[in-house]
Amino acid sequence: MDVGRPKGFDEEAAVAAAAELFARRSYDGTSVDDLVAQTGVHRGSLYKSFGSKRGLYLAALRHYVDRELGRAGDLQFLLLAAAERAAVDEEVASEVARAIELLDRAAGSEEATTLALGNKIRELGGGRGDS
Amino acid sequence: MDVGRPKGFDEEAAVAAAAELFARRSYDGTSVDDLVAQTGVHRGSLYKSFGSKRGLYLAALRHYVDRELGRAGDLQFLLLAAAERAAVDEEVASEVARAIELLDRAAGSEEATTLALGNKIRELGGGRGDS
DNA sequence: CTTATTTAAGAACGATTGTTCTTGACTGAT
DNA sequence: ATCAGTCAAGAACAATCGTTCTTAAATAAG
Repeated sequence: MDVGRPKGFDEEAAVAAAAELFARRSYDGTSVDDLVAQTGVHRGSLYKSFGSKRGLYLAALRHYVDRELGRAGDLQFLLLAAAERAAVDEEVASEVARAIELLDRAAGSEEATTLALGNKIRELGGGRGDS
Repeated sequence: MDVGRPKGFDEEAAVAAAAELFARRSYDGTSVDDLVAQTGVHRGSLYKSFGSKRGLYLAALRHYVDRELGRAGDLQFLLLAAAERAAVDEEVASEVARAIELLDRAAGSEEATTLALGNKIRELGGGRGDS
């Protein structure tokens, strides 16, 4: 096996780079051109691997929930996914639900998670520096 | 005074209609075509009155904060503005801050507001019905 | 070497984006 | 009736959107 030209990029690294972009700039705010630039992966290769922009977004969201949700207090991606996409994309909504369950479990109480989410929103109104 | 052809639409009604749309579909998710369709106001008239899509968005956000924030538990617009736009638009961030101050004052405690915001995010992962 | 198969590069696609321009309709004042 | 000023209707704008197509490069097997 292993026929054909070998892949010239690390799929997981590309997903991680995409996640960073989606978390900072939202789904609609991130263009495929942006994703190509940030990941360094060719457009066609991204489409071969992930099928669509939405496919890459879902991969990035899952990567984030699985790997980076515990770390630090960075809830930005989760917040954005919930507010921007959950209402119009069932799969996103279910990832959001899964993330919240994970946070509840990690925090011990549901109220701790709820407060953390609310505080994150509160922060977003605070000390600003444009992008 | 009052020279020229009279305006054929109610500016505040247009802002309210725009707010409804922005709250449901986000900023980037709402096109100017959508706004024209929903408000019934001509493109050129919207640009004359509000200058840009962003101008109409800010007017809609302010309308929402001033007039509809108290009502019911509808925090959708606020959440979306915070998560999607506050990080990239200073004026949006300051409106978000103002809204949160209003909520704090109305609720009596900061914690009540924070919990409400967190709970709204939590809801978004829950019972879904696509758009 | 050929053949089969997979990936990469880049141009190109139609569609939609936000915005503006052109033309004409309507009004109050001279 | 003419003028000046505001608004409306719709076409049109360049730019960007997400996606796909064409062609070449790279590998494994026969």
